[in-house]
Amino acid sequence: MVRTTAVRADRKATILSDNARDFTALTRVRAVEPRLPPGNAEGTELHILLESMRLFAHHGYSATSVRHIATAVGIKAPSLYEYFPSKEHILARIVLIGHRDLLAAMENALADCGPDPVSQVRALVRTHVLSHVTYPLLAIVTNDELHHLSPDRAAEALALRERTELIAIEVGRRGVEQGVFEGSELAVTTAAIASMGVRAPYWFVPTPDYGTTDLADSFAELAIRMLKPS
Amino acid sequence: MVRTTAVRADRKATILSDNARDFTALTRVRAVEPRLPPGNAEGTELHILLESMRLFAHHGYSATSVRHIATAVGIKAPSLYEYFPSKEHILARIVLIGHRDLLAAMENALADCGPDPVSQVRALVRTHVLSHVTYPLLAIVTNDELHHLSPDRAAEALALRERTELIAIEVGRRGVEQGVFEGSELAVTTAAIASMGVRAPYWFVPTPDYGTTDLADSFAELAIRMLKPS
DNA sequence: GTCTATAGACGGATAGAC
DNA sequence: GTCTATCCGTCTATAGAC
Repeated sequence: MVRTTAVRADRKATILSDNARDFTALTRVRAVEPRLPPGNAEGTELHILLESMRLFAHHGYSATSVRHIATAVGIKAPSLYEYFPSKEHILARIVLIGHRDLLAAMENALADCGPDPVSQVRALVRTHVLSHVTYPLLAIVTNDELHHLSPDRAAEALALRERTELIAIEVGRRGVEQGVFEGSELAVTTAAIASMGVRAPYWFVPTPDYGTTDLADSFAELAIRMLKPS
Repeated sequence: MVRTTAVRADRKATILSDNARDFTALTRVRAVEPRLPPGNAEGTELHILLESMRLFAHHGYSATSVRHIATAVGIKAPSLYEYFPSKEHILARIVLIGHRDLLAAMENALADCGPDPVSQVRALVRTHVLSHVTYPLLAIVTNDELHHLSPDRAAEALALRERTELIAIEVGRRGVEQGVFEGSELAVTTAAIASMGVRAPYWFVPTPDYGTTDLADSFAELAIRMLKPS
């Protein structure tokens, strides 16, 4: 392929849209107010986490520079280093919050629930979906940007993820034991149910007529249909 | 109900095939041989597309440099520009291939199918899942890296995506009309079914006992259960 | 705690030899 | 069609003034 002057113009357009990308760039998710579960930070530190989460969710970790974050917060880049020792530490913190929040929510849901596997699946799926669509930017960063962490820094989050998975697996296993759920496809069905919640932050927009709890109820119902023998 | 984990998959293989990149990096997906649907390119051009797709899938578009791509191909960076005018053009090409392949497969599936909405959903879901797990790296780049394209270059792919979605919506609508599917939650259920296939490339590993067609069959069965009134 | 200035590596892309 | 050499901008992070 031959190089032409059009290539140069092309690059210029790219640079321009990078500098002003909030106006022209595509994003992975609709614009929503960035929120984090309460109790995780406050003041400028919280502000940095919120804007980082928003930028990471929309453009990805690698495409987001510390200058972008600083500008969004309203400070200069070196000031960020008063709060976090590196850009990777910011991501690590967000990813950890996301995994902790989901695990705690799942554990609480199961604790507030009877021993019936059907009720337990309903509670877990509802909680899983609600967690993802209540904090959509957090869910997206937690799932999609984790791999930018060094293995050391990812390890803690991955351990939490494993515990969350175990909760789901154990409930499914007990349902099969009791003859309520189909056993032959349990692993695949569990993965399918998880996928529904994981993808929800990318497309779901709550409306007055159909909010986050409605989606959670619908998905819980779907999960039961998927698990029961037909 | 779980965020599926493909992060730790086969790290040694990833290291070896990743050409001196930071050899501790996590990846989003297990290491698999990069493949594209036939007929899209050949020779060095194909080689560039394959290695770019692999690197974009594992590390993301922004974290992959033209030097990484060139090294993986076995040439120097400036030589890439004989084949593609920019890094973004490489991504655009991959994303377009991904969207074209899925749309063509869905159209063919529907064409080879009777008018019964249940058979049609089975065929469409089977095809959707098969397309995603047959070309997992292509599916991941197509879905997750699209937003790095300028709106102009993304437009063609997004138009194809819309046509693919319309096929699914139309089949669902006809099923509701005929009283076979539940109408009240059709949009949400359709999104949930699509999510199952979209996430599959991240976690599914075919084995001799349970291959890609087995997953496609299982997911098709799940989709029918989800759509039918209970 | 915030700034300006800057180090030093790396980014995409181009020129021009062969 | 592949290379070496290079441009120039951006990157993360640090030094040091206030």
